[in-house]
Parts: sequence; structure tokens; C-alpha cells
Amino acid sequence: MALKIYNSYTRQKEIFETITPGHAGMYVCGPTVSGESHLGHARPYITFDVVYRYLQHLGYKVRYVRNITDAGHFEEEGKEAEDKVGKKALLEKLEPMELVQKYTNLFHWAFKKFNCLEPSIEPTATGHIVEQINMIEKIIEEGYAYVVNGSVYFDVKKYAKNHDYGKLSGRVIDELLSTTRELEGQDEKKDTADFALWKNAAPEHIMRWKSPWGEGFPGWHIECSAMATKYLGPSFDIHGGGMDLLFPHHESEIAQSTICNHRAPVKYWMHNNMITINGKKMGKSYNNVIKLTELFSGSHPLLTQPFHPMTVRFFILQSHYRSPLDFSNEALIASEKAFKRLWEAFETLKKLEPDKSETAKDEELESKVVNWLNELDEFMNDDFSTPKVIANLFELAPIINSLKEGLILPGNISSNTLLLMKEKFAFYLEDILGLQNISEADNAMLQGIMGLLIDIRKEAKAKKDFATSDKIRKQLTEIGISIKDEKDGGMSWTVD
RNA sequence: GGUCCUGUGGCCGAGUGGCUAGGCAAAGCUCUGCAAAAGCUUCUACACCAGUUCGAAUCUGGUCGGGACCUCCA
Repeated sequence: MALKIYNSYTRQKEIFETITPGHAGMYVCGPTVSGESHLGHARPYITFDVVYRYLQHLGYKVRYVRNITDAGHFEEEGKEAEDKVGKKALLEKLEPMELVQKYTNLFHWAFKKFNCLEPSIEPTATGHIVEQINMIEKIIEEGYAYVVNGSVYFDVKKYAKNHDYGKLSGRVIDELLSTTRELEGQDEKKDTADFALWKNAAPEHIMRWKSPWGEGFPGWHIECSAMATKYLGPSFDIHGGGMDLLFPHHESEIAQSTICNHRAPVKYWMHNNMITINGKKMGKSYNNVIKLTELFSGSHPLLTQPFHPMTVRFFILQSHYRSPLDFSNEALIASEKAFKRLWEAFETLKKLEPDKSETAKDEELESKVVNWLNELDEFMNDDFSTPKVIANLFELAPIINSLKEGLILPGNISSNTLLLMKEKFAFYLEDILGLQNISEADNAMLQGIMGLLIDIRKEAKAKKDFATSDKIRKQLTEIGISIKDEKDGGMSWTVD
């Protein structure tokens, strides 16, 4: 059973076969570190973290490249050319690189909390100015770019004559070329559809580099082409990013790289859908951003409580990456409860002892369980259907709890199946979905204290001193620890 | 305006033409000193209108609504 990936370029699911057997190259558009990461950023990096994990599981040696855009893009239409990073730095009276460092650190901090694996290479745009300039020179040599007043533009019209510009994003080239909009700063371009490879820097522009065309800074699209080519080669397997990047960013990347390397750069294009908030895309320009720090601390008007990064990760994986996902405080609370329940079932499962029965006494149950377990692989192979994986794990939760409670007898499921269940549950939950326990109970001192309190409470209960046992339970509940009486007279506790 | 996507039960969210997705919430029951948890059960929806089909949430056309991109964006 082979992995199938939905390829945005062909708009269909395709069997995944890497260019180099045994190896997979994946490039994902990283953050622009001119501001704090927000909930919207969580989706692509969690999505592609799961892709990365799963490809490794399939046995590929994966090189995962995710850039940091620290050079700042320019805003070219309707505004003066100005570097976003440079502008904000002036406002905050910080060095541009200081600002970039600050937000890079914050980004790393947040995604460590999300339990995202670190990419193999995390190149910065400013660290690859030379590569970008080289690439631009190559494109000029090939005759697909022109220089105007110290800026360099890609000639889309010429490219479109013998290439399929617009295929990825579904644009019609004639319409792009015949755009009637008259915007400032367009006069340098031969055509409105052309895009900048290099921009001449205005005097107030802080971030600037010397180039064959004068002092300036790179265009937005060229960094990804340059770095992907450098670390993954002229053709690589997967390029990922948000759907909002389809046009013009990825379309332009294809054009640049194709001219430069004489071949299509990417075999499988993957795009995650957006997170919406009240039906609107979350983004700086919409003024509806929930920063990750606000999400984790609960300090945002839309939130009634803090949310653990794992709750957010779980929430995101409960929907398919290509579907839009609407955020709400209520939806996150639902995910938090669901996740806690699932994780408790997992903890319970780990403690279950396999029965000696080699054959199951309840064949119907046995086959249902085996089927649910086997489907997990199918679901992942079907374009990473994490919601279905999670749904099947939830199917297993009542089975696990019933085994623990004795509502299902141990022998009803064969020992092999129970072992398989333990193995798959841990594998999918932890290794593939990348989820972690969110309980804060893993503290030796707390465990010691709780052990003592539980002993006292057990003694009280044995003496039918319910006043004492209830007092212990009640007061612990008030400070956020809940005690549950088990069927066999034991007690368990959890930190809320 | 152009291109594309989308509309599922109280809420979130899967759905490959025929078989209960799943979660949260709610209700009832079981268990329990009480509670919590857990288990069982119930709530069976696919914007609207036509069409194709033995059969459509799933395909086609139309209507209405929502969204994305076309400008920085995950």
C-alpha cells in the first residue's frame, strides 16, 4: 500500500515516488520573522511536521528544509518600496537583525512547544544573498529578466510564451497580462504581471546589499528558489506551504527555477488550507490575529482560558490539512477535553496486561479492533488523513476503558491484538501525530505528596470516615487536582 | 470585476453514489457511600431548486450564502 499525496500542481492524488530512491527532499516556506508567530502559522508547520515524521517512518532519509525570511519583503504596489523589517525596526528603535533574532527565537520557542521536529536545514534569506544574486544573473543571461534603474524584473510574458505560467495557481496568463489596474510603482515593469527579482533600495532602506545592479535587496520569491536549489537540487520531491502562497509566490518560484535549472523544480506541491476565525482568514491585514503567546496564556479577548500547545496541535490534526479550519474558543475547549480523554485511554492501555489467550473469545470484537488498527496505515497513506486516524483511535478508547473496568473480559481480545493495539496507539499518537502528555503530574515531589494524601484518604474511606475523604477530594479539586475512585478500591488522580 | 474553492445534525469536523465517521455539548440508564471518571443508549444531518441514476451529502446544471487568490500573508 503506497503513500498517495494530493499534488496541487496536477490537482489529483498521486502515488509518492521520490526522485532519488530512499531519499526525500522537502522544502517548506518558513516564517517571515518581522513579527510574532500567530495561530495561522501553526497549521503549515504542524502539517508538514506530520508529513516529515511519516516519510521518515516509511523509511525515507528526509532532508527537510524550511527557510527563515529575515530579509523582509517589499511592498511594491500602491506604496513606496520599503522593507517591512526595516520599517518596523525604525519604529521599535531596534537593529533589524535584533528584531529578526527576537522573532526567530520566539518562533523556535513556540514550535518546540508544539513538539515540531527541527528541520534538517533552516537557511536564512540574508545568509544567501550571494546565491540569490547568482541566480538572478543566470536568469538575466537566459534572457528572462531585465534591469531597470537598479532593479531586476522577471519577464513573465516571455516566459509564458513557451512555459505554462499560471498552471499551479490556475491563472490564465492573458488575464494576468491584460490587467487594467493602474498602480504606482508599476512604471518600471514592462508588464504588470512581471515580478521583482531584485529591488533597488531607497536611501532610507536599512537592509541593503551590494549587487551588480547597485545597492538593493532581493525580491520575495527568489530566496526560496535559491535556497531550495542549493540544498535540495534543481528538482526535489515536495514543496509545501500555505494555499495563500500559490500565487504569486509559488508560481513565480516555478518560473525562476525552471529558467535557471532548465527543469521543473518540484515533483509534488502540497498546500495546507487556512485557519479562519469567524469565517475570515487570520492574518495581519485582517486585524484578527491571535498570537501564539496569547493562545498559550489565554490573554486574548476571544479566549476564555489558556490553551496548551498540544491541544492546539490536536485541534489542527482533527481536520484534514486541505480543508479550511474555523477557529473558536469553544472548538478548542472541545478539543482539549477530547484530547485528554484520548490520552487517558492511552495511559490506561499502557498498563493493560495481555491475557494469555492466543485466540480471541469474541471474534467480532477482535476483528473490529484489528480492522481499526489496520486502517490507521491506510488513512495516513491516503494523503495524510489525520482526522480519520484520530477517529479510529477514539473508536478504540471505549474498548480500552472497558477492558480496564472488566466490562470486556481480557480473553475476548487476543494477546497479539492487545500488543498490536499498544504498539499502534503509541506509534500514531506520539511518533506520527507528535502528541505529548499535557499533564503536569510528572513531578516527583507532587507524586510523593499525592501518594500520601491518597493513603490517608484510603484509610478514611476504609473507616467510613467520609467527612475526611470528601474533604481531601474537595480541597484538591479546588486547587485543580481531581481524584477518582476506581472500581477495585484504588484511586487515581489527574492535574486539570 | 476575474480565477478557484466551499455550504454537513446545538457546535466542531470526516465523508471514495448504496453500509452509524469521530469529537464536544445535551438527555436517560449502569456503576458508585457520595462524586468524578468510565460504559451503554438516544439525538440520524447534509443550503435551496431541478436533473442523471434502481439509488446522491457524494455526479451535472441553476439559485442563494460563505471564503481564498488576484497586493504583504501560513
